[in-house]
Amino acid sequence: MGKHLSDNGYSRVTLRMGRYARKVSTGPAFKRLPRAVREQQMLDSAVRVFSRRGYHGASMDEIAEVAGISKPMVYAYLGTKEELFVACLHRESTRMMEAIAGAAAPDLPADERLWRGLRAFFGFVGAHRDGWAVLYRQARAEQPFARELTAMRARLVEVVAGMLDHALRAEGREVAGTELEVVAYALVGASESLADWLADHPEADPEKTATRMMNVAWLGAAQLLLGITWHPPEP
Amino acid sequence: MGKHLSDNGYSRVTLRMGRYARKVSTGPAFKRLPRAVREQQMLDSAVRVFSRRGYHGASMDEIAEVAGISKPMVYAYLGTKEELFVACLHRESTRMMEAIAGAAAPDLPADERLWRGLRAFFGFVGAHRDGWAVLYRQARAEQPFARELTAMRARLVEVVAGMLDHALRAEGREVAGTELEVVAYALVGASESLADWLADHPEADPEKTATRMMNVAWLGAAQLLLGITWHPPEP
Amino acid sequence: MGKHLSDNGYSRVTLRMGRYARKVSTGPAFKRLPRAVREQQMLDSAVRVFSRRGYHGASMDEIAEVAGISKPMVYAYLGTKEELFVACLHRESTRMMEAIAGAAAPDLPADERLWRGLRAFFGFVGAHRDGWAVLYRQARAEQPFARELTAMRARLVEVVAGMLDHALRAEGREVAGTELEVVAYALVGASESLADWLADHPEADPEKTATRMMNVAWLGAAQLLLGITWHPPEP
Amino acid sequence: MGKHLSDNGYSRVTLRMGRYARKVSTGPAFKRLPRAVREQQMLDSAVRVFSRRGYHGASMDEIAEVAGISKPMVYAYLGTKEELFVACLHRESTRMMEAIAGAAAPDLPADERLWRGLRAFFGFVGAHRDGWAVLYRQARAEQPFARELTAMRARLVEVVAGMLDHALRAEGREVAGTELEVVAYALVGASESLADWLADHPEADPEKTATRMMNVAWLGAAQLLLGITWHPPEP
DNA sequence: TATGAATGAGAGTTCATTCAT
DNA sequence: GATGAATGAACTCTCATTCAT
Repeated sequence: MGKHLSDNGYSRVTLRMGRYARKVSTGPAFKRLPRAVREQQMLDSAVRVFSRRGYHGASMDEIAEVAGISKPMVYAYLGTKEELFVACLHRESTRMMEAIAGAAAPDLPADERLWRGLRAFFGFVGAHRDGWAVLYRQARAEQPFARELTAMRARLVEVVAGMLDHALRAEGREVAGTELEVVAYALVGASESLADWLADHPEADPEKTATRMMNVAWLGAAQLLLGITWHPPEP
Repeated sequence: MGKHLSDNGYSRVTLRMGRYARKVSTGPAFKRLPRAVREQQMLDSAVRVFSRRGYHGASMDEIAEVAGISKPMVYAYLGTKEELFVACLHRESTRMMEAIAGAAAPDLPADERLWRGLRAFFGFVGAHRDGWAVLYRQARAEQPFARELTAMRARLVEVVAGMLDHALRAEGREVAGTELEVVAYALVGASESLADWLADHPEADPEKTATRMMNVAWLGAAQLLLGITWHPPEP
Repeated sequence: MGKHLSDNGYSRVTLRMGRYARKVSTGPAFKRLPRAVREQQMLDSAVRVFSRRGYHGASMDEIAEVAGISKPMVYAYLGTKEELFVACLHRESTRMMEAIAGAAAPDLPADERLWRGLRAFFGFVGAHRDGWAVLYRQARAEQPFARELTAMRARLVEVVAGMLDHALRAEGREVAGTELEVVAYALVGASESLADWLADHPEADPEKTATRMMNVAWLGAAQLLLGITWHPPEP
Repeated sequence: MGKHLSDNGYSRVTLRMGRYARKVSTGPAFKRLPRAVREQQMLDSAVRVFSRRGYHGASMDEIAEVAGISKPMVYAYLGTKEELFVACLHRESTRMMEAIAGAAAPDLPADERLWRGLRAFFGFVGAHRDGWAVLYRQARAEQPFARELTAMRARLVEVVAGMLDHALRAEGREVAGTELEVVAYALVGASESLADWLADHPEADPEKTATRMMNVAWLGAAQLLLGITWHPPEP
């Protein structure tokens, strides 16, 4: 039962009998930390627990315990379970978007940008498999977080569509916004799927995965650039 | 709380007196139905409720109520909530696979097959938006169903990879199995994403969505057929 | 799950899915049996299931299944679960009392009678370990059956007390009824305990257990016959 | 159904409106008590309820209500129903063993020790009829507790066997361990039976019951001391 | 600031028991 | 006579959330 003792350096031991733990703060340094630090501790724990157990499987009890803090503090600092989850989502997605944006500088040629973006993306997912699991897999399934998630995905789609558009214009071509978006949406979806797969395979290499996705994406996109399209056969 | 009165013709209502409920079977025709029929009713309700509320949000109580029977019958016939969900998954995924397989006859040319397969797929999703939500969105998020889901996705990937392989060989070319699979995986992922999007947009046209996906897929694949690949730049 | 298929020759197979079994009657001979026979089948099954699972652990479902009969029949023939249990109790205790009474003929000398009675008792327990478990262990714990049990024990006590009294009178001595009864009660209690032990040790030899009990009982009783008693020391 | 209102001074009442209940904390003093205190309250209630209704008949709801707290606290502090029962068993049996051990000092002559031990035993049972009912009658019937119970009984048997052995050696005699143990087992069984009887007869006098048991035990044992044994007749 | 103590509400699951065929 | 279908009623257990100290 003592399965989730804090393994992150925060100090708090749990002697079990019944369900409520007999909690004992240990170690010399159990300081009153400034709020900001505590909040990060909590988010760290929350992300870890959410990704280990899923949104529903996670209990506020465990999150607090892993954070080395009492439950009321969690509520005081970060609010409801739902709010807490949103906070996690927020932090992680911001980090991810920053990683991608930082890598894919807007002044590079389109394929270079796409490649760097993908590499950053899969690199991030690979390095934060936990975060990704929270970010996407959970959020996708639970209505309350759909909005947050949709927003984030929209940003990605926009970035990708922008890239394509840029490349097309460079070629002197132009494609309807909707069409572009759908293609972008599909590419983002494909990336998500591969990211899922990456998160599930700890031994997999992010770089290689990025290369694979690049093949699919770029080659697919290239067609578009060449103005080739497919039409359904007449019935 | 009288939120989920049965809206499917099955008759069982919940009368409320103050805070409390009392279930009453109503209507003249409350026949004892044979097991097979009841099971389908239950699965229908379960699919609906699961997709409306999500796996965790769904309660066995509501499922039973919507099905127009008492909870114990659900347990008697279909077992645990988890088992029930798996049963839904099973039925829906079987139906879907059958729809696809029925459409994409193996003796057609590759692009024709792919197109028909996609059309069937999006057609199915569009027609069973409920089922799709159960099938994928929920299952992806909950560990216990991952296996079932993975298996199904694997079947899809296999089909797609087979298609590509077939087309390649017709062109006298050959590609390593792994590579094919990753491409297939990405395409399946892209389709899933568009399906998600379709499920969320009741007004969207399945046929058009299929066309879009076909563009991405076939054109991307076409490159592969031509032997064009992309490689990461030397650092 | 198919753990308790009937292993007593009655023919009924159970295909599981969900909780309700899909029951199928098999074999050529699934006759409509006369009531008396059916009742014995049921009691057999009930005794077995009760002793395997305990009164509460036993379910009417399982009892019916083991009996190879549908639940409503059990209710029709033997009534409520409680009544069914009492019926078991009754049958088993009657059998046991008959075994004992048959062995300990009243015209034998006291020690001979006691010995034969004990031998019969432990023999019976050893041969019907199931029955004993139902009879005593369960019944002792559940209030509703206390009366039945008490009655039966009373009969035993009476028999034993009678024996002692007879022996005493033969020696020209006499002891107050109450005293006799308490001694008898204690001896019965000791026997029950050893019976419990015997029921739990399948390899144990009833005859030897009887001998041991005889030693305790008869030697203890012998003192009584000699008029020796113990008194608490003056404070 | 308002059958189990708290009758021990703890304050928590169940108000009924029609068929339904609403729990309300009453009284002016509804303090937050320290864990240790609450735990004892809970154990008190649990012992009482278990002995009144039996293990299965007892509901966690009632136990909580009688203890004057909410159900979750019971789970928080003492765990599952099963664990709770074991905790009761533990506390009561420890108390009892202490009572006995405290009375029967090892340096007394054997008969004196036996007498004091029995007096303490029946005294305890008489004073804690509730506890005894929990301790033995329930535990005997339910498999999960058999081990705990067996362990405790084994301790008793050991004590008694030790006593006998001691006395025998003082007489310069020696008896095989197994034989001693069986005799001890039987004596313990006899005591348990009388204890059962005592628990069922509120008016009965523990001291007198102890005397009676002493008669049976000591006199029976005395034979052993004299080297007299009984053998089955040759067939 | 920080926490132990406390709880309302509800979910899944099981069972004895009975109709209706 | 026999059974599949059906259900009311509990019961255990968990969890997010909040006082009171």
